[in-house]
Amino acid sequence: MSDTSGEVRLGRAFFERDSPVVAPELLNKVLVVGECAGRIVEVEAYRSDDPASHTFRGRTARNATMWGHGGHLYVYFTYGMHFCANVVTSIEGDGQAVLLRGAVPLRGLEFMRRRRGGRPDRILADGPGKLCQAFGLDRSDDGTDLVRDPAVTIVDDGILPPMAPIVTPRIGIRVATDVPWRWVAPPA
DNA sequence: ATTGGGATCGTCT
DNA sequence: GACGATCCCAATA
Repeated sequence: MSDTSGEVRLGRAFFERDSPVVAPELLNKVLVVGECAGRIVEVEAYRSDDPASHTFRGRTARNATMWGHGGHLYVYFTYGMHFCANVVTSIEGDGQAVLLRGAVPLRGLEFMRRRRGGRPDRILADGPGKLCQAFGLDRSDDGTDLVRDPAVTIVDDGILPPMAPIVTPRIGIRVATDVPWRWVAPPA
């Protein structure tokens, strides 16, 4: 599956692995939502044996998508005002996902700027809540199939994941803070 | 450059 | 009824 721009959509098999394996592989891939596209530069892994994960305490209406099959988008609402987007990995019933924490805008900058209130380009999508606001993602996008839906997908444009990603503990959690499951692409 | 507080509501206890 | 896988602005240095 390719198009004239040389971008190749990620197939199902890409997502059918454990989240700490998929997460660093997602760095430098391109998130595409309608007219907007951005290079993924920051991610975190979560899974059900992990106290910081939404799936740690079992299945609920909110986290149902995260319990599903890899390659779908899990979008949740938090802090009364933010959405966060995750890529579900592994297989049905496993409860694993990769949180998309940051992207560098590539296309559709006009849409992103408008949704982000005209803030400077460098802070359009440099955080999980900001990323969702910039790309216009909300709960209505929860469950989207990234492999089959052309409007919301992830593509490989030939840029490899960073050879030496920055690895750190995850951000904004209060438990399992010792696990180094956050990956960041070094600044260009 | 860094820090601290307020906003705001769906979800689970 | 409490609290978040957060963000933004104001204040300080």
